Amino acid sequence: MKVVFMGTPEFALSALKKIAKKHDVICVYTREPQIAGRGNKLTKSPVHQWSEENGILVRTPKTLRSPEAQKEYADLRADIAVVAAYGLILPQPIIEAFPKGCINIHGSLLPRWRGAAPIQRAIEAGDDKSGITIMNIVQALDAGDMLLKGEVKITKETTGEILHDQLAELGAELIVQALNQIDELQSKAEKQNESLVTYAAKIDKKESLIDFNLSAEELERKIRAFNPYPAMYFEYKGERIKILKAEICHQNGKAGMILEGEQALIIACGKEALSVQELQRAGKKKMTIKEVLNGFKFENIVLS
RNA sequence: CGCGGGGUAGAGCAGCUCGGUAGCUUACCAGGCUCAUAACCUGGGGGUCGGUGGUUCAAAUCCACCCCCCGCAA
Repeated sequence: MKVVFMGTPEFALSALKKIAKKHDVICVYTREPQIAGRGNKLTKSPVHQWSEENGILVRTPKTLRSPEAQKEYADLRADIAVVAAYGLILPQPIIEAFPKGCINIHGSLLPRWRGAAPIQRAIEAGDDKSGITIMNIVQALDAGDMLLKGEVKITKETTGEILHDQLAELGAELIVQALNQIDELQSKAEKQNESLVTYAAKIDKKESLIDFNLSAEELERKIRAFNPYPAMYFEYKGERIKILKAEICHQNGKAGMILEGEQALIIACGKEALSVQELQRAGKKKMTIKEVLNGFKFENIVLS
């Protein structure tokens, strides 16, 4: 099949790689290069870079609302479009441009977690499973009929990064399967149950400052969900310290109080306490707590 | 030229202002002790102090340039 692929980050790239093995990807749409990284360098998206390296036509329109962009798109005469974390809203003419439509890879078991950050929100909420839904694109956000699903368990070890990678892999497999059976799947597409819809709000950097008034249980989930990005952190004597991994510890104390800072790092929360297992100090690489404490001790102060 | 922190033993750090025999924790090796613990005691090995050049009687430390790692912002 002739496929147009629309995607931007790593998550989309794993799908693109697999599709390109089985189908004819005639054009890739991705976000235009952004100013990013130290030194504010103009950086091409992962999908952009890989596509160029593999000789696939790349387009990076700022918007798809213009008639010119829409005509250029339609002129590709593809069979179908696959969208995965693209980053631009698709107007109706784009959605309807190709005969077999426009399908999307979404990182949750819809209708739960429509929206921008389904992977992290599932962990944060304490869900015991997540997954991939392949669905038709419609104008309303992530509301299209569902074609194919796959599940992944969320365990106590599941971090945002792990789940992201698992779902990227699963998404890649399912999208290839969906393309192979597209007509059959379309004939039995399933509507989403609107009463079960939840929304996964975009992650705001402000959320990553730890509020020790929350329970240790809630904070541990946030720490896992937001590892490695944006990573939950606290300020210790003006220094930003990210917690990458922590365990719940059955101790209590004034919220934010460092109960132990030499043999271990244990911080009291609203309910119980967190024993930090892995952290990253500003300017340093991430380290296990044992490594940190070999050369750095925390005083028993109260973190605000 | 976006802002900033850092590179010293395998790992984590101190020492740098104020140049003068490189130190701490841990890991490792050997011996002892122990039912057991991130155990304890004794002894030991391990470093061209990121690189190059400069200043100096003397540079981890001061100066210049370069390489590498990371945090923030976006």
